[in-house]
Amino acid sequence: MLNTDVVNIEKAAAIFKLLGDRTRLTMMKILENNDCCVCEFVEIFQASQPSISQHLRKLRDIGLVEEERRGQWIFYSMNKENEFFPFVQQVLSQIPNQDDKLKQLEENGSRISCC
Amino acid sequence: MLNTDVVNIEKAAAIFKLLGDRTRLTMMKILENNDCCVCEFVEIFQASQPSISQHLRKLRDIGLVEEERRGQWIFYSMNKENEFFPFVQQVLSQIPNQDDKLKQLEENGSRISCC
DNA sequence: TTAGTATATAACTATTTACTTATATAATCA
DNA sequence: TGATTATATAAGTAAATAGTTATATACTAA
Repeated sequence: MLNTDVVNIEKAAAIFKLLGDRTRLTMMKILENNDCCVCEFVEIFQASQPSISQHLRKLRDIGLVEEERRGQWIFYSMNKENEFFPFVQQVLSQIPNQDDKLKQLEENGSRISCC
Repeated sequence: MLNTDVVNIEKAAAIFKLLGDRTRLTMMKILENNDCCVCEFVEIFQASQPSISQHLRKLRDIGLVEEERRGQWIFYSMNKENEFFPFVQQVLSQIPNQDDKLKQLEENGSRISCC
């Protein structure tokens, strides 16, 4: 239980605040294993595009994710260079995998709607 | 990194929401190693008594802490019987110890104000 | 039993948050 | 080029949150 990846408590609280939203927490779990574009999240969460973009913006502002444009789409991925990445990774490892949500998109063909 | 203490994502989000407040996160770190009464937290955080009580209430409602009356005082402690205790413990282990805040009280004599 | 201390809770207020609608930007494709 | 698609962002709104003040409850000690 000894841990060397000790992290500033103020920053930790800010990260937990972001992870304290079910949509964002699920996003982070999906991004653990997949790059995703905005429109996929829109499908997965059945939410509006601005709502999804705003969640992603918060995750990006604090450094947890990064974006990369690929043609028409912008893909989001975990920011593995972030100094808090090991902390976040350890936290997320305790939460069940959410890749089934992405699989469902693939199965009903929604994923190819963009990617 | 394999983890068997996998926890419902909805509940995990609710717990992170509570830990996403600096006061409550620090409280939880202190309670990791110490039982504490309300008046001590009032001193530590230089906050009002109702504000502290309301934070503790939220932590209790979700099952993270429990209370025990000892005479005039009510002591709070980690609820080790809670099904999410291993999860919370693992999460907290990544955050620096906050016992110095309690030590400061002892040093300037404030802790004995009640306990 | 009365006064004092510790705590909880209710009611109110200010701030923050998540979402909506509307619009702007940027890339693609006909 | 103009239309379409993907995304970001701004502005507004409703709900949630954290704090305040006021008051109630419970224990202790004189």
